Amino acid sequence: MAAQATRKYGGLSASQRQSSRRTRLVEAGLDVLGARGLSNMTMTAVCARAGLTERYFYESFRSLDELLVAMFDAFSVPTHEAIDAALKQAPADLFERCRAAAGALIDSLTDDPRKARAYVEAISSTPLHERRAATMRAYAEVLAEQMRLLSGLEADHYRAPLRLITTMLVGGLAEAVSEWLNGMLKLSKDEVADEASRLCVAAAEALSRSKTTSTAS
Amino acid sequence: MAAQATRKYGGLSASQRQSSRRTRLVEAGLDVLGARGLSNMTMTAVCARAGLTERYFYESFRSLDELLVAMFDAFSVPTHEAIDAALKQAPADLFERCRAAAGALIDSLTDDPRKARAYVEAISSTPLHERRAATMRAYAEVLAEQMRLLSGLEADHYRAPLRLITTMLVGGLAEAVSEWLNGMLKLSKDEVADEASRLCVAAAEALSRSKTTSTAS
DNA sequence: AGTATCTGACAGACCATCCTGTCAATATGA
DNA sequence: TCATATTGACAGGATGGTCTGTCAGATACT
Repeated sequence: MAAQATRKYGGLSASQRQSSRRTRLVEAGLDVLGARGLSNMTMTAVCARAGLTERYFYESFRSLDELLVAMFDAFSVPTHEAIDAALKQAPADLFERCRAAAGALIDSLTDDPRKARAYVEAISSTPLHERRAATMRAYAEVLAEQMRLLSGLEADHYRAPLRLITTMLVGGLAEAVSEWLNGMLKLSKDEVADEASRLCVAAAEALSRSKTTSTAS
Repeated sequence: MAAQATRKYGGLSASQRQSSRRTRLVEAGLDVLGARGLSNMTMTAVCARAGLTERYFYESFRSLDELLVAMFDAFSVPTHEAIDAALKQAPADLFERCRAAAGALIDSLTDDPRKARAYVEAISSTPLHERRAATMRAYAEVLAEQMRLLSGLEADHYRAPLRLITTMLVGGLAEAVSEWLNGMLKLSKDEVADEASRLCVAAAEALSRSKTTSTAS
């Protein structure tokens, strides 16, 4: 009956309109999440904020969870790209590279206040929690690679410990940023990046030390 | 009309019965959370599992969130005590003390499979998230104190960086344990505690080093 | 034994949300 | 101008969970 032939509307093609609606929903989701918290982020509220009917919600997403994932990607992908870009420019020094990456991460997270709030709140959602875990794993892998390259930790023997340590460092940074965003840490953006990077260097040194000194266990 | 005079029932006093029901609800909550996940952990399900009517739910809790907090405390308090006890026995060496504390933490978390599942799932709840943040802060403070005592970091000047670092370490351990419980880290319990403790020592060393070498801001 | 209390089972009101369907108003292309 | 897409508004059923009230049966005190 309906929606067979697609024609232009408002100067936009059907797919452009649909993707525009999708974007509006994601943006509205960020607004609502930032303003009213996760538990009040209902479909109705998001649609109202977006100026769209629930009907169009289902055009782009099948559930709130799907929207949440899309929202997460909407700022995690640019963040990931910013980190990649920062790493490409940074010199071949572990501290500098960590600092560049951490700085890019924090900058990317704080340039839009909604992101900060979303980042803190978002952990409270099961689907997001998985998504978050996956990206953390990816970041941990990146860090591990930097450490391997710049601290001579290539030995297979250290893969598992290295993975644990980088998991701790990345997870620790996430926690620290969260606390910092909550105003619990009286440090500047740069100081956070500095200290965190110093810890990464110390970790790499400790790992390479345990490589030479201990043959035990 | 009813429930003015309290008398014994089943050999138990009124307050004993009530607290027993409360305990049953907390236990049932852990069961349901572990078996069916947070989103399926509804009042009805918990009450059914506990063999109690919803009516008795409101006797002990005003909302699911209150139950969640109680559940969290039900295993976070013993964990905290286990860590305290382990610290009391451990020698005055930073590595040993970290290892004792981390070991106690992991042991306490893994002795009951439900706790593990709850620990992983529970992060996805807003009230729990706050509770969790508070206990993490407490652990971070404990770790900071150990570092101050055993690595000579008393200077006020290092309070903020130290706090950041310990936040990272504690948050990192939490993340790592979470990953480990998910089977993503191929390490033994002891290896996790060992590596994490080594990282703590490295962090303390790095901090005390930056104390002597850098006067820059 | 008799009375009062306590308990568990159940029913159902209440509420918020999800989700679908209808419809008039509007924009487009022919 | 006319036919047809497209849109937003709205209505309302379906669902799932929350709370509260009633009641018969079980338990304890006298």
